[in-house]
Amino acid sequence: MKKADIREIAIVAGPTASGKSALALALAEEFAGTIINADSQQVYRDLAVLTARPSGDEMARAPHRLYGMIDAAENCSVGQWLALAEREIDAARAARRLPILVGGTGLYLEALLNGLAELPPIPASAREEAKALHARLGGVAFRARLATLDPVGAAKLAATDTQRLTRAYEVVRATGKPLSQWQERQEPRRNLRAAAIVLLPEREALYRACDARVLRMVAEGAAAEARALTARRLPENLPAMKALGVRELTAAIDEGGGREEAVAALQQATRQYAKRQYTWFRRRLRESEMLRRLTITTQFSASLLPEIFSFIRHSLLTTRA
RNA sequence: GCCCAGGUAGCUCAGUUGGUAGAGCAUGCGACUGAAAAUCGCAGUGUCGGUGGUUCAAUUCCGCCCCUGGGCA
Repeated sequence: MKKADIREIAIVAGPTASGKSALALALAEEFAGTIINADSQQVYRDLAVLTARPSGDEMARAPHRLYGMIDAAENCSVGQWLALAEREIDAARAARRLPILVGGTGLYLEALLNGLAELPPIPASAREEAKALHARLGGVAFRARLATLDPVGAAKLAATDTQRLTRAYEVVRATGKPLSQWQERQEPRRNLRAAAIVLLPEREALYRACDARVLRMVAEGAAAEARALTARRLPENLPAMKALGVRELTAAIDEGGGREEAVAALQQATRQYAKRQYTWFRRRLRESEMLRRLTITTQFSASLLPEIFSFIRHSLLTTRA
């Protein structure tokens, strides 16, 4: 593969409230970049306040892609996101702009870097069947049933892990081949080179930032947004319905007077989510020949920019000109 | 003041026919391949309100005291 075929990107990763968006904006302005969202919830149109989507002013400072382009009634997925992200990366390169992937969804960034197993589309009916069967049998019996079709997959999963169990089931049922076999055939990526800035602020500071963010969201109308989404009466299992705050803030209205409790509940859920992201980013996105990584152990602030800019310049050829 | 019900993990509570205790949630750590802001796994913690007594042994039984909630005055 020729050098010219290697696609260079920057990545900004880290838990919620670590300052990813502000950093991405600074990078975009410095390196003529296009910011591409890598967050599973920010893709939904109905969730702006609740996902802390960049404001109109911020979006005007640099091109932003893959924000709020999907209706909450739709179901996005890693695969769909990956296809869109690839297209946006290529479009940015064609426009001679640096693609800057920003987001807190570890799985999405992992899929971008390492690729996703290629498997045929699974019809929605297969998932419905899996869910119905699971509901009828219960976890233990469902897992036993899965073992008759996909022994390897069943052995790896806990009987309580409903989501992965039903996923494994829908894949064998729909394709006749277990998920593990599809995943074996996965080709590693070779045409990507990334410089990743990973924000991992000290825990207490991060949690304080999470709490403050929730308060700010509520002040900016998060409850009204949650209520509007709930009022659409969409199926509960849609991804957008599971965004932090939708349930908590809607319930506050139903129960009346529960505002403070709702805020506390949302703050707690946000901290727990941040912890999961923290674990992911601390362990994943490992240094390699295709990935240069810079870990920052504080919240993002402008004083870090010289170090970060220099890291990007040294890691990516296209920014050296 | 009297009566009743309680005081056990950070919180809500279970339990021990007397042999120093346990769930859920929270917290910490971890996993993660098309729902991932999802879905899971593992782990720790207690002067069992205080004090005296009975007993080989008391968080458990008895007395007194303190505290909380409810009722009666």
